[in-house]
Amino acid sequence: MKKTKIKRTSWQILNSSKQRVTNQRALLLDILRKGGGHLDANELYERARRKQPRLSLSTVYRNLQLFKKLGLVDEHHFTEEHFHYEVKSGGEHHHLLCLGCGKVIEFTYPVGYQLREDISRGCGFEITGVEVRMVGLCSECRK
Amino acid sequence: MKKTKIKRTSWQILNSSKQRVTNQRALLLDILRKGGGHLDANELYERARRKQPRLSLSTVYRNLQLFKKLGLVDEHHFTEEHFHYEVKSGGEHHHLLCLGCGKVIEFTYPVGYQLREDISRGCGFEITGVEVRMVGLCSECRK
DNA sequence: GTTAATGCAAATGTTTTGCAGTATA
DNA sequence: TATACTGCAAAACATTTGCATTAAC
Repeated sequence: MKKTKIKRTSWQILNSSKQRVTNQRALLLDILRKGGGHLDANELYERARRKQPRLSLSTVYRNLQLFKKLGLVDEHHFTEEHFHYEVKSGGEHHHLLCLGCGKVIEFTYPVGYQLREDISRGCGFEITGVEVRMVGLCSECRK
Repeated sequence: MKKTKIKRTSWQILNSSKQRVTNQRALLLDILRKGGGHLDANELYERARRKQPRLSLSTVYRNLQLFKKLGLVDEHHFTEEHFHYEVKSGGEHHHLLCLGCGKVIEFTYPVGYQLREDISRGCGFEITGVEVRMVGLCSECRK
């Protein structure tokens, strides 16, 4: 079985946590990576089935949970409908959702640190994550 | 039927949009208002049934959708489990979620405007909403 | 009296779980 | 070979919908 499809780092993470590197996992991670980051479970399933028609939806869900647990992907809830998953990209980034077409754009903005400081001091919280979400209309949908 | 339980503004909004002011709607809005803002559909249902045991869950869902449409409540997805609803409080405010106990704290922070400007210019988006979400551990859960 | 809103039950859609068979290490 | 992972089917769960009845206007 080919293992080249799954990046070394992911492979290492799976391996070092005693998780087996299966065909299905390699494929799912590959699709998530290529998918631009914002796929829901069903979309991931559809795409994966084009390559592995026997793959089941439960496998998709089980592995998304595993990837989440291992920190390989992040889960977002932009709309009321579905969860979206994206491969983690290290740096803190935020999201911009177009209400017209549903497109999600990532952006970085150095707001985290100052905000962290202020809020942390104000509420006694230990802050572990910050995310800014904005919604609006993209240039195309404004027409 | 008593209508005093439902604030004048909400009553006006319902009335002016040709929606009937029912017992159930008055009760639901009342509970949402008292609930500190962060209730999910089922919690709202449970509390409402203490006062109106015959009230049905579909009524809760139907009215939450109506309230959303009229702009009376906001919907948030903090965790993977449920949606949370809160009555709108006019001013832009953000949320802080404790990963230990699930507590949600609101805070205001003047980050919106500058961020709006910068991002709007950068992506050509027309920004209609901004929300900052932070997760962490509250002072009690840190012990 | 009209018509919108409700309660109930059934339908939908997504996510989870049990289990026997399969593939990885 | 041992056991973790998979596929399948069924279960669980939240949310929505159809329809006859009830209540607001």
